[in-house]
Amino acid sequence: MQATAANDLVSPDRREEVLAAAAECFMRRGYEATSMDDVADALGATKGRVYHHFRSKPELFFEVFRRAIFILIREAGVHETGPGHAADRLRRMARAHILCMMETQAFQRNLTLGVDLYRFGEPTAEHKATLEELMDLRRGYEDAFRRIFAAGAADGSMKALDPSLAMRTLLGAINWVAVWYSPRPGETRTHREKLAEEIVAQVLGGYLA
Amino acid sequence: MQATAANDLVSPDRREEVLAAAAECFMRRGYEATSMDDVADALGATKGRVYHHFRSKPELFFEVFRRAIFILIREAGVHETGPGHAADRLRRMARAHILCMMETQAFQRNLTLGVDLYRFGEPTAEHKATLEELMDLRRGYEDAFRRIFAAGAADGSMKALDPSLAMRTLLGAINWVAVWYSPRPGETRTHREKLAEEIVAQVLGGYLA
DNA sequence: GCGAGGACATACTGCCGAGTATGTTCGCCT
DNA sequence: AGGCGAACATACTCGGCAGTATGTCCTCGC
Repeated sequence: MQATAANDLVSPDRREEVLAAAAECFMRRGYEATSMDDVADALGATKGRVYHHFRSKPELFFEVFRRAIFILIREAGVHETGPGHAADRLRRMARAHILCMMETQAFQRNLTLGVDLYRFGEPTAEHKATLEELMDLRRGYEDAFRRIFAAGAADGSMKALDPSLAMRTLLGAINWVAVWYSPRPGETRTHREKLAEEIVAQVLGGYLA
Repeated sequence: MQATAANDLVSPDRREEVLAAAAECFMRRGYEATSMDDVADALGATKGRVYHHFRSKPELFFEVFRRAIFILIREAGVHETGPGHAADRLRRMARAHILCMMETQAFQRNLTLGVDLYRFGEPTAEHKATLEELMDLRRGYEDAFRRIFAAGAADGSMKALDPSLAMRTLLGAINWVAVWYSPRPGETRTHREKLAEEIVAQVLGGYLA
């Protein structure tokens, strides 16, 4: 064919390309509005390629979703354990979370999007199982924030608030970043970090002791 | 027929019922996934009824969207002008906004949902015009928050922050309520007000002087 | 008491999109 | 050197959904 022309060596991430394109499409048009052909077009390919790597449209979405959580856990979740008071650790978590929202926006928006699919959808038995698993992952990530709030109340670095409610208001504020943020042309990582700091400063004020 | 059996007098809000059913469906399954038959089923009727009141699916959604903003402006926006410092007025606005999220959840969730349709969709000329108008309404509502933040910096009741950024983090936190909130059985208005107060207390902390 | 129109229901059409079945090309192993 | 399987492309099927065309009932004005 024409596609594999100058393609070097093996390709362990040809699948990865499909995943990224899907995330982008799902973000732009939403899950239902995105056709498999759309994803293929975004790759300059045809459905054949997409279906070769993913069995169905739901499973493709699930993989996008899973990737989004893994990124969050790896980048932000790890800061739950670390030096300093609970407030310090929360600050690092929130900061990393916000940076994820900005730098892996396509994946992260589908994360917030997929929750509805869980709450109201009527999936098949197999899909329901994967959805449960993904929701558990998500819940696990949220629990890290709950624990931090509890720890903050304990070590005196933060106000004594309902951890679940505090988690929700905080995550609401910083998840929203993925909704309104769009990168300026020529924007640098440093600039994003500055912005993240600013957001953290505003948002955390209500929780600190 | 069978529908108009015990139906009293005139019906100025038969259309309203369709609108509410549509909001509910759009919230549950999302815009694209909702068929006109779904909306009709939710009413115990057929497409005929829906298409009698609304010309097309997009226009139906637009009306839901418009209603959502009108509610917000009427309930929360009005508190921009009022007694007290900017901080006090912001508090009342946020409180009312949160109550809207809880009590007209179906409409409000479509509000946050419709923005994507604007940013990435490819609507017809007529739809584009309506979308622009609706986005202006939304922007106008957001501007009220921007002005409050500016006023707060001026009258010393709040920190001097970037009004746009502050608006976004605040609205993120309180819009998110519509995502996670689901009413407890037997829940009363008083309980919701209590919850709203609690959220406001947490969220506003970062902005006050 | 009758014609007109509002408020739907019923019965269609046409298209679009998920999924499938079947090539086709290349690299690799033996 | 030939067969095999990965990695796609091409060409279909088939169901579902937006929109329409048409019929039906009830009510209100006259």
